[in-house]
Amino acid sequence: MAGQDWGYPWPDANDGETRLDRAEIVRVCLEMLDEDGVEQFSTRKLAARLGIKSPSLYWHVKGKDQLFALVLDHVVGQCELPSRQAGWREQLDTIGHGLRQALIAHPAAPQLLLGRPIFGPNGLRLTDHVIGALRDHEFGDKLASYGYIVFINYVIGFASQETAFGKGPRQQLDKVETFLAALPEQQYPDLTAVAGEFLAGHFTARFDLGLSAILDRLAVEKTQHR
Amino acid sequence: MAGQDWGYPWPDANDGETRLDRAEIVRVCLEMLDEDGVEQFSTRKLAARLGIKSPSLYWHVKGKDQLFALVLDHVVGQCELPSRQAGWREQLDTIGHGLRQALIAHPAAPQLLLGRPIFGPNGLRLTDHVIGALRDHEFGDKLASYGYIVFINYVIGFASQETAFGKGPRQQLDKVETFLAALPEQQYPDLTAVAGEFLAGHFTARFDLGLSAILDRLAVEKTQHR
DNA sequence: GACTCTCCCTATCGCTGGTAGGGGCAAACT
DNA sequence: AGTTTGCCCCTACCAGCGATAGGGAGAGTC
Repeated sequence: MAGQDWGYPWPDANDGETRLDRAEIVRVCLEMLDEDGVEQFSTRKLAARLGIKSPSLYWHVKGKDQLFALVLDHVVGQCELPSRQAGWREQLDTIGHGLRQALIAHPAAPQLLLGRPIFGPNGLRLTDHVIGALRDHEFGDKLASYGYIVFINYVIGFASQETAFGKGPRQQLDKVETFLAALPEQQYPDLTAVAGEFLAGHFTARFDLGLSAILDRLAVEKTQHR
Repeated sequence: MAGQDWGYPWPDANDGETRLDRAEIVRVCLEMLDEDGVEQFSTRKLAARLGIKSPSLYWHVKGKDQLFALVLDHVVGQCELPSRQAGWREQLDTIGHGLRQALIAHPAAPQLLLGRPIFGPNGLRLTDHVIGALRDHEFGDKLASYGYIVFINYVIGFASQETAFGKGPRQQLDKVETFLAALPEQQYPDLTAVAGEFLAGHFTARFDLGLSAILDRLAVEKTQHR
């Protein structure tokens, strides 16, 4: 494990054959992450599932770090980007919801994102798109960069905490539920009082509450800074 | 590694002696995480630094998972909670900024938070406080729980991405910088255009932009739902 | 027929988190 | 006083990890 290597740029793997292979590896890897979580994953198990022995993996992929970066970028790539013709707010709304969906569809993904910037090709394209959507509509460079960071951090952060609570493998939610139920009421009166709401699961509505709050604010900032 | 165990409730360790020991372990562990990052950490190195052999660690602590949960809760505990007499908005503002500061002061902390709810005593107290601050001021249970989740996810998400970008051990920021500088301009025109702003580092201002946006929105929601 | 490139292999390394089981020592009990 | 209990550490070990070294079989090319 190379530590801080977020895995890009990775060698291009131009020819069709190799590329297919790598895509397959990423696909299976993601499959395993979805099933058992990142904690249980190992490159050896992945190799076994691919029908090869562990060292062969290293011919296709530089290491576990790069592998995860590839998987992450694949997941980010599932988020479709809207037309640049649309309004900035509509574009950010679409991307925000789309990215969240892509991330929570693969509960391990936010965990991969943890210490890593999203610097794969798909991540960069998404980043460029968001910043571009703002700059196209009279946000200055500074406000566009502020806006992007607030926006993307919110989306990623929300998705990451969301998966921590129930979307994990094998219904971690049950554990959270019983844990909350067992809390001493007099010690945490307010938390226990709303524990029911906590798990009610209207995550999309909650997500949208914060997202639209941020977009509202960006609209205000934009008019103020012109 | 027990997998999904976020480590609470842990045995109380009532007597003063043992308690001191555990606190010391947590302190040194956090120290090591700050220095070398979570990737480089190992329980054996920790044991060595504590002057004991690795298996002895397991007398004090159930495992690495619980250890990290303890460390995380210690970090969360660094965030001072404001008086409940203050206004809800002031309280959330204080906690938001305080929690972010506590997290980014220890760059590995957000990473520990990744797949884990903050369910240590300090985390629970903070959670209860935030929800209580809202419920004290006429937010309904549902809106209070919505508000808490949006709020806490934003703070955690922001801090986590923030550390991913430059607060990491050994100036990861340099790497990000050269990476951005090397990007093909015609492929990512908007990203490269604002790359300078990106790294300018006014994170507190950006953080506050989003936080106040969320708090503004909560104020509006509150009046609408009454 | 020799060369090269692709893709896999066996063997092995140093390290990880964690367990089994025991020893010494001090305080507490009888 | 002698025994027991509980604390805290140890040596020895395990299976599994990510990764590397180095080689070999097959296909395509000159």
